[in-house]
Amino acid sequence: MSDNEAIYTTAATIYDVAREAGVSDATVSRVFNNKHNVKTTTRERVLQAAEKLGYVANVQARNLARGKSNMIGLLVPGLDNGYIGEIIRGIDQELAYADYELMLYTTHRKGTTESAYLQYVANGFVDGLLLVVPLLSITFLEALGTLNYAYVLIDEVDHSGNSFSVASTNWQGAYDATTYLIQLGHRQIGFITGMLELNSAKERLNGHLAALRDNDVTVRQDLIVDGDFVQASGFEQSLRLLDLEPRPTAIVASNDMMALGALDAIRERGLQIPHDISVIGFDDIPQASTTHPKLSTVRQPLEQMGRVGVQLLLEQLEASERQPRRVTLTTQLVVRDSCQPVNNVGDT
Amino acid sequence: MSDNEAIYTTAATIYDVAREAGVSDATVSRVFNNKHNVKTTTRERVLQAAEKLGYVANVQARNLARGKSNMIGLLVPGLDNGYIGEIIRGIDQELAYADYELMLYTTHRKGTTESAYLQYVANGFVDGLLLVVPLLSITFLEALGTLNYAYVLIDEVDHSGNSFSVASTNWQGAYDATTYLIQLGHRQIGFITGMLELNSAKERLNGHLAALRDNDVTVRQDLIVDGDFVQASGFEQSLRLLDLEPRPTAIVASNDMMALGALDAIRERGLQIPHDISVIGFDDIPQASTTHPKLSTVRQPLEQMGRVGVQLLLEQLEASERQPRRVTLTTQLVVRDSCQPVNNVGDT
DNA sequence: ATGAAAGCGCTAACAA
DNA sequence: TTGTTAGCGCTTTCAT
Repeated sequence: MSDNEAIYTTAATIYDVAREAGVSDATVSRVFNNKHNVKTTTRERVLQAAEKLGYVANVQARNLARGKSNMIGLLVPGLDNGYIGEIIRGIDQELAYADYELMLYTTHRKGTTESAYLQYVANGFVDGLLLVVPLLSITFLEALGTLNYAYVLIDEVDHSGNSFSVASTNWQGAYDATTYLIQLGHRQIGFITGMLELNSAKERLNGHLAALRDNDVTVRQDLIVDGDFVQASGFEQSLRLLDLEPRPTAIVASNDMMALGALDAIRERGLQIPHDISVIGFDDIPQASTTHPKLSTVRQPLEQMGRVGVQLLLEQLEASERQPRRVTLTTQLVVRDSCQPVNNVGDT
Repeated sequence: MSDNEAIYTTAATIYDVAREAGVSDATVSRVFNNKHNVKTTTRERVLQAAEKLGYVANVQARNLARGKSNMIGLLVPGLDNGYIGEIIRGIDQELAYADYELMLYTTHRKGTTESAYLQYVANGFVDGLLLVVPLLSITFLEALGTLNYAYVLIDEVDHSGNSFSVASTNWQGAYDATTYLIQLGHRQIGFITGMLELNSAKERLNGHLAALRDNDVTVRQDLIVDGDFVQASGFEQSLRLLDLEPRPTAIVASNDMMALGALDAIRERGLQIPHDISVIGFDDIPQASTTHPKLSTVRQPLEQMGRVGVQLLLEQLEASERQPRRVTLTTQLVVRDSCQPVNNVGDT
């Protein structure tokens, strides 16, 4: 074989380009980093040489030399609900602007403790971490504290003031949802909580309670049941609610996934939505508008939360000064078809 | 401040550990690479030193030295449906075993042509690429061909025999679905195709047609409408089907997302499922079992497809020899509540 | 079993 | 404007 016909496609390096263009490697580097101190003609030659050799920068090497990776990590348990999909859409958009890449870390990987895993992630390739909190186990958050690392919490408020975080008006959202039901005449309203270790979940519960009190609706403790933000718990806890006496005429779930579970549970009992019982969720995940009946819910701007999350993270990365910031976006009541005026008016 | 109190938490390097343990950097490297030629006591000391300093290997440097990244890329447009979530679960599991990381590339990033994007991805950090085909634009696949790069196609068969791919028995699955409907007495069966540029979509259509023919059901061309695997097209095309004369008594959608759209469309027309019209999907995404009525469908082993995809990719990466392999997994008819015997028997 | 030394491909002072 | 020279933190021969 002729020797100008390389068999190995060992990727061309910056040196190859330099030789081809008759310049030094540093110059090639400058060209590809868009430094302005390169003569136009030189730049041209370099670019041509690179083109000819099919040169593409080796990211590993660049990252090592620069001491940063231009990648950020997203820690999630799984991708199995629309909630995270929406958030990722926002994250990704914002990342694209800033020329960052996204590494996906799932928390259910075998055989590592949360903190070890976090350590690993942190010291690894990514410059910072985005945590979608409601899906994470609490231990993760605890481990985070011990880390000196750029991260931002998505969909959770950190009252300690130590973390960057983005969330929405949880209290107000829940308040609105419950008020809406009360206005429809409901008085026996079941409430399925999220994981109450999370502030966002607590705030939703508090918003609900406040709405009840502000409207002089008696708070029944048995109508407040513990969920954990996943569909199965929505299903189970709804079943419990439906067995209560008197039975609630409406259910508010602390997120849509649980609301979906509630819909199932209600049908399981042979009841009709919203005729027999109204249901309202929280989040407005894509599925909410494809259920039947379509789910009324409190919309969180998920995509925007993802975007803001990225902004907050880059803020930390780019500024040396990093005073934790917390941003709160507003929720919005989305009325669809899963709620209607209460049927049997009567009991207080 | 005392000088043994570092202010900067400049991550400990292999040298720091070496010094602390009183060995050379090479030895530390050996320990962390599980080479057997290290005395046990030395290993112990190194491990302790590392522990003490909180040492975690710098992946960038390791990758550069090793000439590989131990990351694989997953190319998807978005994460907004359960389909991809299932596949990712499988991918991630398998990756965890092999100690690889996952980079998420979304195709809807601004301002890059498909091929440019692929080039970038390919030459970038990842060792190989996983493509979830049904969600990708055709141009991506065409661009792939020009690349000398390890990749595997998920949920698509490559009849050219040039690509590693994993798919399921599309033809048989569609055949089963249609046969099932025919057995329920349906004769006017609408079919919503996927993107027919894809073999998987074509095979599903062919399976459907074969089932019709094998059962002596007349093929009506107007009952075959063009979808593209997304929910919206399922909705629109179903509307078209519902306006036909005579109206189909059943619809088979080439995937569940479109089946979801079909459910909506049918209700939009004031019809009942399955009473007035039966619907069957393909995939068995998580949502399929949470719709109401629950969607009957043809199950693809999505998670397993993800796992096998990774296996095929690592196979390429680890073996120098890489004879394209194609693996086909079996589908399974999942009967739930969206189909029932036809109402008005009679025609044909 | 361990250390020394070279190098992975790039960036970034510092000179020139 | 360009080249020279050190690294970035790790792996990997090759010696010892």
